[in-house]
Amino acid sequence: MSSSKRSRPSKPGRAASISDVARESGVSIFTVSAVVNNKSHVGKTLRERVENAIRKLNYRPNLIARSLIKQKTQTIGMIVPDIVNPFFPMVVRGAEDAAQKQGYNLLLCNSDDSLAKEETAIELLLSKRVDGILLTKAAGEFSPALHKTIQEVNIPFVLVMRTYPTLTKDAVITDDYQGAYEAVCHLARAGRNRIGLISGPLRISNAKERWRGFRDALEEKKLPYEPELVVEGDYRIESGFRAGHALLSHRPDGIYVANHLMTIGLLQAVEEMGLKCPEDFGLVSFDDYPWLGVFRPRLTTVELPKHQLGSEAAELLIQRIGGNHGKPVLKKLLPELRIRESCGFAQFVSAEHRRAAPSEPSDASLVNK
Amino acid sequence: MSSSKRSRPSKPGRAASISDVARESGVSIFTVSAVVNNKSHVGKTLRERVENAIRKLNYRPNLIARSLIKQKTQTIGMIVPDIVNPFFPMVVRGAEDAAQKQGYNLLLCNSDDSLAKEETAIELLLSKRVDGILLTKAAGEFSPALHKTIQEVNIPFVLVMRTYPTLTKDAVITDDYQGAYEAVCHLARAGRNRIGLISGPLRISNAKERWRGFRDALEEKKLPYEPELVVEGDYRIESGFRAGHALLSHRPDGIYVANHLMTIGLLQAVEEMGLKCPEDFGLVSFDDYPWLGVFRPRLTTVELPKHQLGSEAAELLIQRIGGNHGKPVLKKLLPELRIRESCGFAQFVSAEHRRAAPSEPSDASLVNK
DNA sequence: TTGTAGGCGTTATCAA
DNA sequence: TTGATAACGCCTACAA
Repeated sequence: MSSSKRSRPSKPGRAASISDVARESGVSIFTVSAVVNNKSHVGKTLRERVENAIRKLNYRPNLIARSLIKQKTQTIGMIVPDIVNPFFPMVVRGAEDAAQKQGYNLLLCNSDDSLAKEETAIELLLSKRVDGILLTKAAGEFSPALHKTIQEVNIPFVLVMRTYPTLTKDAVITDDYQGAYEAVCHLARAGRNRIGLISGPLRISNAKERWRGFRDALEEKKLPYEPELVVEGDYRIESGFRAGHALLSHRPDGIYVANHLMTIGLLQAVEEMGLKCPEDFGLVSFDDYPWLGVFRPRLTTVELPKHQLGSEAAELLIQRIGGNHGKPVLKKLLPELRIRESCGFAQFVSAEHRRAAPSEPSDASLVNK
Repeated sequence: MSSSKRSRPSKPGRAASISDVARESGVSIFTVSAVVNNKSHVGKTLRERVENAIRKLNYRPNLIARSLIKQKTQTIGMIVPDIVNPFFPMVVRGAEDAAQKQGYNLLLCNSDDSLAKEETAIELLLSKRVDGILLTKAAGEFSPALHKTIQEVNIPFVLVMRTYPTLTKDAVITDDYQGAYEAVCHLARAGRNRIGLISGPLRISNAKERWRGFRDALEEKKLPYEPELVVEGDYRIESGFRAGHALLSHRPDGIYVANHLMTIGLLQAVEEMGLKCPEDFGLVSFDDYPWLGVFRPRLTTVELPKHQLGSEAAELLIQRIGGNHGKPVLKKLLPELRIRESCGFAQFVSAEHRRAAPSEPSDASLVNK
C-alpha cells in the first residue's frame, strides 16, 4: 500500500513534478497544487513544508500539462511575411508587449508571402493549440480546405495590416487610402504634376487601397493618371529597383512609393541613372524609421502607427480568446504625413515666395523636421 | 460494456480528439495513432476508414498532448534585447529558418536588456518546457538563483552574440575584436589620427571586445588613446546622440561607432552641431543594412553575418537537444569591412595621389560600392 | 482543511 | 495486425 505506484522516485534527468513535491513534503498532490496556485486555504505548517520542498526540488509547474487540462496554452501564434522587413519588428513588438501584459507569449512564423508556407504555419499553430492567431495574410488566396478550416475551427483570428475579403474576421489595419491620398496631395502641393506610383502587389488589400488613394488624389488635384507612371512591385527592394528604372525612364517629376523597401530599391536605381532627389523629382515614401531623419535625402514619408497596430491587434485577439463573441471589428488606425525634404516642398514654397506674394502661409508651416 | 466512458460524444466546440476518430471509424485508439504516425502496419480497409474519419472530423493531432508524453515540445525559446533594434530581426530570421527546417518553432521574447524581464522570460520558457533556449544575454549578471537554475536545468542554452563569463555554455558570436580593429585601422589609413569611440555598455562582452579592438588598433597605428574621445553608450539611439555631443565637442577627426542605432543618434548630433561627414570627421559604423548604401553619407561599416549567426546558433542548439553532449563550443563568425564614403578614405587617397606618387595601389582597390 | 480519483489527448507496452 | 491500458503532469469535483 505504501509502496504504491505514486511513490516511484523522480526519474533521473527529468524536472521535478508535482508528485515529487508531494512525496518530498509528505502531503497529497492536491495540497501542492493548492499551494502553487494558492487556492483553497492550506494550513500554515503544510504550506511551509510544501514551499520548502518546492525550493529544494526546484519545482516549476509544467505548463504543458496545465495547458492540456485547461485547454489553454497562453500562447498566441503570429504570422508575418518577413520579420526582416523593417516594418514588422515594431508590429511584432507591439503585439508582444500587449500579449506579455496579459500573460501570453508569441510563437512567431514567417510566411515570405508564400501561400504554402502560410498554410504550413497555420496548420502547425492549430496543432500546437495556440489560443489565437495574428495573421498578416500572404498575397493570394487560401486553399478551399484551409479556408474552411479557419472558418470552422474554434480559435480566433485577427488580421493585421491586410484584410481578406471572404473572411469575416476582426482586422486591425491602417488607413492606407488616406495615407496615400495625403502623400500624393502633398507632392501636388510641392508643384509636381507628373506623379508616378510604385505600388505593392495589387491583390494585397493595402496595396489596392494605396493605389486608390493615389488615383483619387490625382483626380482631386486635376492631374493626369498616366498608366506608364504606375508600376506594380512586390514590396521588396529588388522590385523597387526595377520599378524605378522603368518609371524614371519616363521622367516623372514626382513619385509616391508604397513602402520603405521599394524606396530603397528606387534610390539604387536613381543612383545608377545619375538623378538627384528632390532636384529631379519629388519623392514621398511610406513608413517612417529613425534613420530616415538623419540621412540624405531626408525622406518625406507617411508614418504608420506600427506598435499600436500590433498591440491593438493582440488586445482584440485576447478579448476574443476571453469569450467576447461580438460582431467582427475593423479597426483603422490613422497615418501621419511627415514632411521632410525629399518631396522638394520647401524649395518649391520658397521659390514661389520669391516669385510672388506668399500664397498660403499655412503651407510653409507644414514643413517639420 | 459498449457504452463505456470512452464512447462519450465529442464535447461541443472542442476539436476532435483521437478517440472521436476511433469511435467514428469503429477502431481502437491505437489504430488511429498508428495511421496518423504511420507506424506499425495497418490493414488497408481500416486505414481508409480511419483516414475518412479524420477528414470528416477535421482531426488534427493535439501537439500539447504529444509534447506531454514525449517530453519534447519542438519549440525553441529565443530571447533578444529588442526585436526593434534592426540588428536582431535578421538574427531571429536566421534562427527561425534553421529551426523550421528541423521541425522546431520559435517562442520570441524581448528583454530590453533588463535583468528582471530576462529572468521572467527564462522562467516562463522553462515552465513552458521549451526544448532549448537561444539567449542574447541582457547587460548585467544573473541572480544567483537563476544562475543555479540554468546550470542545473536539463535543457540546453546557446548564447547568441554575447558571451557570459561564468557560464560555460555554447555561444555563437561574431569576431568583434577583429571587426573593431579593422574599422579603426581603416580610419587611420584614411589619414585620421584623433579617433574617438562610441562604445556599447562595457559589461556586455561584445562592447568590451570592440573597445579592445579599438584600443589595439590605435596602438598598432601609433595613435594616441585619448580618454575624452571614448564615450560609453547603451546601444540605443539616444545614447549615441548624447555621446555624439560629448565627443564632437573635442573635435576628433575620426569616430568609430559600435552599433547602428548609436550611429543614428550620432548623426542627429552632427546635424545639430552643423558638422559634415566625412568632411569634418571620418566615420565607421558597425552592422550593415540595405539602406546604408543608398543614403548620404554612405556609411563605411563592418558587416556582421546576422542571418548566419541565428542559423548556426539554432543548429547548434538543436544538436544539443538531440543529445550531443560534447564540450561547450565557442563559434566566432567573421565580420567584413565595407568601405563606402563616410570614412573619407577615397578623398584622402586621391588627395595623396595628387600630392605625390601613389602610395599603395592596393589601398585604392579597397574602395568598393 | 485535506485527500481521492478521474480526465485532458497522446504515445507506448503488452497481450491477444 | 489490432486492442486494452498504463503513463505523461496537472487540475478539480467530490469526499472525508
